[in-house]
Amino acid sequence: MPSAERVAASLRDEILSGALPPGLPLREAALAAELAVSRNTFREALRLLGAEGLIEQQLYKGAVVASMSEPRIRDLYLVRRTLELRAVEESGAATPAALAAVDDAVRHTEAAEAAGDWRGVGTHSLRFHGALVATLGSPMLDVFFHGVTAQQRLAFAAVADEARLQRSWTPRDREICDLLLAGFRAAAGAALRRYLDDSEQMLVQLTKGS
Amino acid sequence: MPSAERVAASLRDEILSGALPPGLPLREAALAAELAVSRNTFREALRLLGAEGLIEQQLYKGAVVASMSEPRIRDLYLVRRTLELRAVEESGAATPAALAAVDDAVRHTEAAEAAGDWRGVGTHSLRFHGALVATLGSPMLDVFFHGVTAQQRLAFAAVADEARLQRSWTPRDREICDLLLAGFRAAAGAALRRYLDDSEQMLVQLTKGS
DNA sequence: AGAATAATTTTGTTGAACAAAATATGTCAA
DNA sequence: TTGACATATTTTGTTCAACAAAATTATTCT
Repeated sequence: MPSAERVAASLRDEILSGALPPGLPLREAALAAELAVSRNTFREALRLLGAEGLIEQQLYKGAVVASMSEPRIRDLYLVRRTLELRAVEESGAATPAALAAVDDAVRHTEAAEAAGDWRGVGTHSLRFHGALVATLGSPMLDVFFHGVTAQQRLAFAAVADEARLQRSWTPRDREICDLLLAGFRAAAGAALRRYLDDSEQMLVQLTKGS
Repeated sequence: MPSAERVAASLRDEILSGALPPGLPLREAALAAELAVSRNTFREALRLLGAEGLIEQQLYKGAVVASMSEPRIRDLYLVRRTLELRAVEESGAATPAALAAVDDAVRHTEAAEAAGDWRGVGTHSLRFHGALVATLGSPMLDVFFHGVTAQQRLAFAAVADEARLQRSWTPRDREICDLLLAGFRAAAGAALRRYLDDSEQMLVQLTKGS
């Protein structure tokens, strides 16, 4: 595996886990030394993260961890509505394997919640929504949505009380999943739309506060 | 403007114009010298193009101009259907400015066709479809769709007889646009779906041949 | 305190270098 | 001749040291 991708993966983990908070400058010399790579390969990694939208780069000012403003959060949910609702509408054409993956993700979410693993709840819940999009069967949309979920996690990480953020969403994931698997596409879509509206509102509120 | 981005833009132009055909290896030393930059900054540019999907990179084998296989073309149209049809459905909420941009793009397409500028027809037609997606009002979807149109142009460029490819699509763009502006969303959506189906079939056929 | 000026840091970029993998070339035996 | 093997040669992956240019910080002077 190329060093640049390895470094990018490492930085991505630290950004999404909240270890590198939004706005933090990523100093090339220091971080390259810390990750034991040259400044040049580190810069290649920065290009990758920049293309993913996880960092913001300015000429002669370097890179900082991207911060999720309110318009960006709203954009995020606009994208999610566009892709996830379309996926629910078209779920009649989904393969059984793709639908099984959707159910599997919800199961993992419930398991994480039962174990009190709030970060796991967020991860697996987003995996559920990713599996939803995956029922469309488009690799391009899958990688795009993967980037969307990354930015969603970035928004989560910027909120202090992550446990509170993730609570009480699991049953709604389950409801959407069950409606979908039962073939009630209109009901599933309506539930999903309400879910996304509520989630957006809560995240905007919490982000304003901090 | 950073050198890496400038180089990436230059390579992007040459790839999308067909000057650098799919499969062509991008040799670092030679091209960096040609563009008068160091190999390191050239590699940064390659990372950018790789993230856009315009080149394919393999460890120790370097980068080659991406080639559009049949599954990739089908994926492209799956994405286009997902975004463009959603845009038409939601066009009731579009701003007047966004709708005006849609009409403007079709006008430019017609002008290019009247002038016999086939490349211009392709460019402006894709701009029309991009304007369609832009009515959703999502910056993220806009940049994503910009990448989609880039790959679409890549597929066009790989076809020998580009003039034949672009002919006779302009009236259908116009039809979709008029139905949309008149508020006949269902009819516009149906026309758009037929358009995308036909375009996909033709492109797959022509790509098989070459 | 505030503005002008001088250090210092940081980024942008280059060029040379070298190991490692891939590719091309040449050699030899069946 | 052909196929397999060993040997160059090329190309990529990566590092390091350097320097100009812009930004940031410190300092001086009023």
